[in-house]
Amino acid sequence: MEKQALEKLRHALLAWYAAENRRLPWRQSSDPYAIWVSEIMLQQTRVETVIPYYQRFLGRFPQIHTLARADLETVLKLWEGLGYYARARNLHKAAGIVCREHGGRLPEDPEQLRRLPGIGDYIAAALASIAFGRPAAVVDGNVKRVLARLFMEKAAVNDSAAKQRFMRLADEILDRHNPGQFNQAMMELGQRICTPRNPVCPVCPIQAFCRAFQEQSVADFPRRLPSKIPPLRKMVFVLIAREDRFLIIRRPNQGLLGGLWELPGQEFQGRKISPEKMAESVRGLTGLIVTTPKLLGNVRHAYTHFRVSADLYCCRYLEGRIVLAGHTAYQWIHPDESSRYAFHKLIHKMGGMVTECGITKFFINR
DNA sequence: AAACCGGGGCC
DNA sequence: GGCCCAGGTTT
Repeated sequence: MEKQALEKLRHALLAWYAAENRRLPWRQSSDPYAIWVSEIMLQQTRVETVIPYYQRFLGRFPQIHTLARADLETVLKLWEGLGYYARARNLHKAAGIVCREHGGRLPEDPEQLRRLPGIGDYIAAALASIAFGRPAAVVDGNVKRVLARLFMEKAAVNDSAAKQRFMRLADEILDRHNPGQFNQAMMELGQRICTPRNPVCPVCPIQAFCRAFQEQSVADFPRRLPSKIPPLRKMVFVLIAREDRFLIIRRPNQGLLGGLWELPGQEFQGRKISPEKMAESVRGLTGLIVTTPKLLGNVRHAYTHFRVSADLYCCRYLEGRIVLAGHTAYQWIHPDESSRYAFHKLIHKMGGMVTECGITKFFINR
């Protein structure tokens, strides 16, 4: 695109943004820490989903020092239900690093930001531009879609080999005098006007510069590589009741759902597990001898790269001492205490089931 | 480069 | 049921 056209495009986009931008909570703050928290939460997560989490989080941890001093358990509880829990673990860890090694202030340089855990190309550029006014172009899902249509870019947006192409395009059109506003304008355009389906081209401020619009081929962009269908995994979980309490265990801090609490459970192959096999499983998972488990029901849940169908059993404790295999902690809790612990979605879905083992409505949703 | 990592809303 | 979302880390 020619220089003059680029200048007009930038001006039109910034004017639209100045007039139409959403007054989002994190835009009311110029505190780099607050902007950082919002950017981490907004990874792969919609604005509407983030808002209540953001407000609770900033209310509880108003400054980077309060976050750095907090227990990981408290941080995870505030993240419960938001997903991608490594974001919370990395944010907590990075807050500690910033407080210990940078005097509590985030570095302003994108390459230094990039070294902190949980900060990649996108968040480094977002913080450098929005919080510090540095000329770094952000490339997220919205920006890639806008660029693909604007330039009729044939590279697929979900092809990691094409990332550099989109970064170069984003850098080329960036308004280097107002990078923070320009980056946010690109993202908000993608979110509200240049949407994946049914884009609202008639009200687009940069319609005149959009090649796909001129060629009447907006629907053909962005291009995507085909994705695979995630496999289905079968799992069993068990509610072990002991008087008016039941057993929960904590996952290790690394990997899937790291640091979250759940009921004992495991994947299984084949069609179904017999109650006798299930009792053996319980012993392997917990070290406990229990009554013959009864099937309570089934829940399903989809993760990014697989789906789960989970049967929930219930039984009562008979004897034995807890011996965990892989998990890092356990608690016998009363249903009233369930809101103190961060559980993952599959466990929340089971919480509504009524048990026949002495505990009814074992799980109290928030 | 590909796999892994959540959850929700939309069509 | 597939697609998409203010992506980053690990292998």
